Amino acid sequence: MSDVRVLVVEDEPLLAEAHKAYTERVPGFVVVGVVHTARDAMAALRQRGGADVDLVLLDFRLPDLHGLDVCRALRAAGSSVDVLAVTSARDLAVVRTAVSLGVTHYLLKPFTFAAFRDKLERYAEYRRQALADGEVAAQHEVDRMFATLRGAARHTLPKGLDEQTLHTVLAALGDGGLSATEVGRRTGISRVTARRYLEYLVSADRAVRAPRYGTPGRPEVEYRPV
Amino acid sequence: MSDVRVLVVEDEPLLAEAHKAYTERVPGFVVVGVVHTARDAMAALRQRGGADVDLVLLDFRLPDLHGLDVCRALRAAGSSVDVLAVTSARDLAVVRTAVSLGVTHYLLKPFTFAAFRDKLERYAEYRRQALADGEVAAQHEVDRMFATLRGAARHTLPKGLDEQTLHTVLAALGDGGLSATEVGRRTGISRVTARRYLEYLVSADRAVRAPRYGTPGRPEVEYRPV
DNA sequence: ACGCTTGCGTTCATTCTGTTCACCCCCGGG
DNA sequence: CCCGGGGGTGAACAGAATGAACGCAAGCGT
Repeated sequence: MSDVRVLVVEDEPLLAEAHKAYTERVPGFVVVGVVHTARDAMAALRQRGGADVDLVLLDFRLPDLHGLDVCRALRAAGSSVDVLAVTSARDLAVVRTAVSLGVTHYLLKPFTFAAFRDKLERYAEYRRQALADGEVAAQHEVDRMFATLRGAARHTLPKGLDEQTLHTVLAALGDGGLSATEVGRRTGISRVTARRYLEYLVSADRAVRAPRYGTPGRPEVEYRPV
Repeated sequence: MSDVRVLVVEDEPLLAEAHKAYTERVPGFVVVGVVHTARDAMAALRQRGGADVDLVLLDFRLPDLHGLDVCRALRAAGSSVDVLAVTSARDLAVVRTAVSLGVTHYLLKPFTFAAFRDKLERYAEYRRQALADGEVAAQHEVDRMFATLRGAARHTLPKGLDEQTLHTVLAALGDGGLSATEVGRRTGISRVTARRYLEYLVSADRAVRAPRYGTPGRPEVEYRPV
């Protein structure tokens, strides 16, 4: 099975490079282009006849057109290229419309590499199932394809850590700037446990630590997401 | 929440009636029209401005146009009406294209009522989450919406579980906030069995789990309905 | 410098979880 | 009537996740 060819569409140059780098960290994916406007995106897809791009990482906030309009134009032109929405737009109306236009998934900015990889790996798996030229025999095969693409996010935690607790800690952490003690107080979890999860987040590159000086006593350690 | 208004598109008159009857057997759904051609379908959707139809049950093999072309036309016209593909087309290429055009799901003919109801109920649940005018706070909320729409087909009561016991457990659970041990004590059922049923409820999205912190030792798990 | 003050980092007992496997009950066939 | 199988249950067990306790580390103030 050949690599998935990805077109990155993102107006902010730094982010565009970041998305490209992220994509290429996922095995089986290769970036075939980076563009910064809706016009360039549609030109790139038309020029190649759509045959050279399998997946578009599409930012929705573009300088010339909204990403949703790009999708609509693609569908109207008969393209069935797959689209992964990558955007900070949190409106449910936008999500609904994106779903109706067939985006494979919808990734909220800012995102962690883990979340990004999850979406890409799902897509790769869906593609493996869908790309065969054959036919499906039964409903459950179709069901499995749909579920692969859209099913709940999965990630494996090290032993001793619990999924639920991790979510609680992440929620309490919010925008960051909290010590383990503070996270513990907010969640009802003990400091020791809170710290355990915060340190895991650091080790998974999903949070960073920074000392908080200025007060007497040993400095506290602040945690901050991503 | 108002009913989901459904337009049935199916060229075979008997099947069209059957789909209508099936739809109306599912609570929360109402059929607002039955048409037999692509032309009539598009006319019905244009005439109502799309505002009166929430979901289209779309057969793909129509006398005048292919269902995929109907989808494309709808998207090109800016409609974001939701589409449930109902077809005997088993080509993976068709499935792929349908996904890219944003069909909510893909139901192979012939189908059982259970399979049909599953797809409709998923859609209703997705709609309940998506229709609020608010915004999503976090990635996992979006994930949950996508998973609701597309997740693995809902299973009936799995083997090893008993309807009677399930009711007992549900009754004992009450408003929730009980651990498996506590449910066991209340019902006279062993913790292991109580847990088996509670976990089933969680997997069927009829209950949620939350850890109970604060005491030393491994935390208990509280179950809470809905 | 030197202690003071405060929180960090770690260890380990504690408690409940998740799973396995033997049992029991019911049914259907020989 | 006895035997065999499959579904549903619970006793026992291995271990997973938490928090109390404690000693030490790291700035601050004098």
